[in-house]
Amino acid sequence: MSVRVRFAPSPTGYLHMGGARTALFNWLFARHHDGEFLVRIEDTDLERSEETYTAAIFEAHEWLGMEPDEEPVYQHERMDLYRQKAEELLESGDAYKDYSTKEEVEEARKEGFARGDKTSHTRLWRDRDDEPEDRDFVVRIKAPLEGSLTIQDEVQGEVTVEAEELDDFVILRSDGTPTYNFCVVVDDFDMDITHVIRGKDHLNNTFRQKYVYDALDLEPPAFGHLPLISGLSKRKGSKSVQAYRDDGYLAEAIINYLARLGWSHGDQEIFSRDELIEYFELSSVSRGSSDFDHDKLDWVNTEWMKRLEPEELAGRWTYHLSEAGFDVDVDDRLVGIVEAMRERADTLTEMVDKSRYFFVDDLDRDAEAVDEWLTADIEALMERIIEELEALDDWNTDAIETVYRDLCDEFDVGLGAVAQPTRVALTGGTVSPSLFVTVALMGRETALERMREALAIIVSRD
RNA sequence: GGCCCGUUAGUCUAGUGGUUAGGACCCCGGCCUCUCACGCCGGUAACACGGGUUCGAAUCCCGUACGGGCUACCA
Repeated sequence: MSVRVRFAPSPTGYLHMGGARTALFNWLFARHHDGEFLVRIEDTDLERSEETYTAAIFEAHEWLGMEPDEEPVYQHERMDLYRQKAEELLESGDAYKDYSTKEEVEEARKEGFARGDKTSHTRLWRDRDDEPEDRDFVVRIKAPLEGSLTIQDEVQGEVTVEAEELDDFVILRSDGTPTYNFCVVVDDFDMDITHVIRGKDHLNNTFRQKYVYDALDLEPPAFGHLPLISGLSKRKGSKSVQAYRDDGYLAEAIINYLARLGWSHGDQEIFSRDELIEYFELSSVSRGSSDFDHDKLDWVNTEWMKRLEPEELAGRWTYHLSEAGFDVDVDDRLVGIVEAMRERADTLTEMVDKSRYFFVDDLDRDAEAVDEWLTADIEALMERIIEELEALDDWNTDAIETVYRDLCDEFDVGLGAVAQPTRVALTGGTVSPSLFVTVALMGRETALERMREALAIIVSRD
């Protein structure tokens, strides 16, 4: 049978980095094995589930390039199936109705713990068969009282738990809706899932689910529990995938970084999508949890900015430029700016910030920079530069460089003497790509206009 | 509290009984140089601790500590 995996988020929030990584590992596993990757929306908790989150989860998948191979499955549409399965369990005696009130359960639990019992003593109605009509009931699984369970986890290895540690958990709430540990089993089987790859926070649940498989007389799939990403706070990674996109991270970088968090392939750091698919193995997933490191993500992002075709990168950049109020099309100039700026920024948004002087109509110059570089002693030189630049037939980097080099010779000064004044003139500051590239990309009209402005400032300071 | 899982530098990791413990991010030097970057060269920094097993343990076993997860009519 071919490999079928699923990612099963509950739509109670946006897709964050932890969820995205779980989805990614499932997706990679499926692609690696030529199998199918499915998505199941776990929305049995009607109170907390929202459609906007469902939409956001799909949008995140699309952006990351991990779209499901089949139509998503929604648990809220399958309530009848769960009730039917629960009914089967009731009939076979593997589950029973519990008419206790929450208070009674709580009380029994407290007493049990006080006695030092291992399970939480929710077995009040396990051996009763009366059915009081004036009370609601939940349906509980009739878990084995003794013995032990062992699972062979594809990532964690062999894990064993004693039966006395597990209680009779609820599979159907008093309002008739099914609980997680129950529908997961029903759905995974119904969807022909062969490998359940999920966060390690579900490792213990696996044993409860094993009981359901046994009770339903179903063959369980293989399991692989991924180490959790620790230290995910609002500023460290629990931000939504879309927030990262808007902050200027490339999908390639997110995928690459996430893949390397808890998984490795020798010493390789940068992976293309195809390489990830080719190399991904559950056996090389680490078992310990890991910390999200924004510095490393930034580095990976820059690496990918340098690897994409400049035209492609420029295309993606226009979104962020537009967000900043600069509506531009992809043309030779924009591609040139991208080529000059991409190795100087960690993200696309940072690249916008550092490139503003290429797009603004009115340039603000840094007062200190003006003070230091637009000084009287370079007045004559600036005049000559403007003259020569005006006379240029072809406005290109080489020609501009020649103008500067020749003039430096003529005035017997180093390039440093004119580079910074020119930068202040054109960019308002002292930092930019190569001088000649910057002048060229600025465009003849804007460059000359700003040079004249700078000259005026110099003259006014005499 | 009980149970489960984990633990190589600040961080991500390689390592599967014998290595000067490797790579990457970060940080610090230097080179390149018109600024900033990129790039290149170099540097600081790790096997949690204690017992075993073994001729020999980062690697195997036990314990301790620390970290995480589960212990819901959440998923």
